[in-house]
Amino acid sequence: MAAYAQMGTDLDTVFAALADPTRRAILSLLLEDDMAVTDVAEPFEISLAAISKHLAILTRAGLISQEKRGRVKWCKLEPDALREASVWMQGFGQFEPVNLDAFERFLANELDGEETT
Amino acid sequence: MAAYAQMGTDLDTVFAALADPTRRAILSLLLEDDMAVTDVAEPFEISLAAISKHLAILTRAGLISQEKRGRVKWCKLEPDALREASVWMQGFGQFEPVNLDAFERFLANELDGEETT
DNA sequence: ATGTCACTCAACCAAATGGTTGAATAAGAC
DNA sequence: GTCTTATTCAACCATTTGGTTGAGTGACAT
Repeated sequence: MAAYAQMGTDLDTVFAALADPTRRAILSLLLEDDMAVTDVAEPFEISLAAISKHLAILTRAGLISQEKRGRVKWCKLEPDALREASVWMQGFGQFEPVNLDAFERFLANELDGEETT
Repeated sequence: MAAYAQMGTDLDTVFAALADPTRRAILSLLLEDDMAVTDVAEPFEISLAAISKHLAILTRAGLISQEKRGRVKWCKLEPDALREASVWMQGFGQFEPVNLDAFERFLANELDGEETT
């Protein structure tokens, strides 16, 4: 009987953005360095337009920012946007503080950026 | 030119599950106690069938488990499933270790479970 | 000025999502 | 056995999502 009026918070957009493997891979790329849209797109098999859409979604979620310098648009990781979501998640568990090692293993696994030849 | 063959990892399902406000609210409910499906559904305005679907999604994501005892199916939070995702996220930032206070404020905000009268 | 490079827009498509209702199943209660 | 409670299933619907292609725009190169 309670209201539970659920407005769409930032968490909606952030988690939705993170739910796509391509977008997570993009974030991983940007973890290394800022990149132009074309360069972000290069490792993927999908069209540039599709990547452009993914980047728009990441931007709307605040996970990256895009700045146009000349004719190239630079994409930059904005890790602050994750803080809110991270805080939310940590409330559900007694997770070990950081465990960067596990994260490294994870990236190696998910990125899977080896040449297949 | 690299492959970037992206298999759907657990992260896909976990983040997708977390992207819905109803499902996050369900998790918050279960944070307090294990509950039967009907009781989970009670605070929401949507149909029981809809809640049942949400619970199935949360189960597939491993975020909760469901055990049928008699004719009622008990739902139990499984916070371990969040660990993987939490680790992934923390790799993207220098987030403060836990900050439970911020989380409390968050819950208060998102749950919004007050009677509106 | 003409071309080319970097990127987005628009229209379209198939599949997935979140919801509905009504019937089906399964277990207790009487 | 019959009724009711707990939950899911099935069919359906509207909207969103992730992708495509082809045309459009804006900035640099020659």
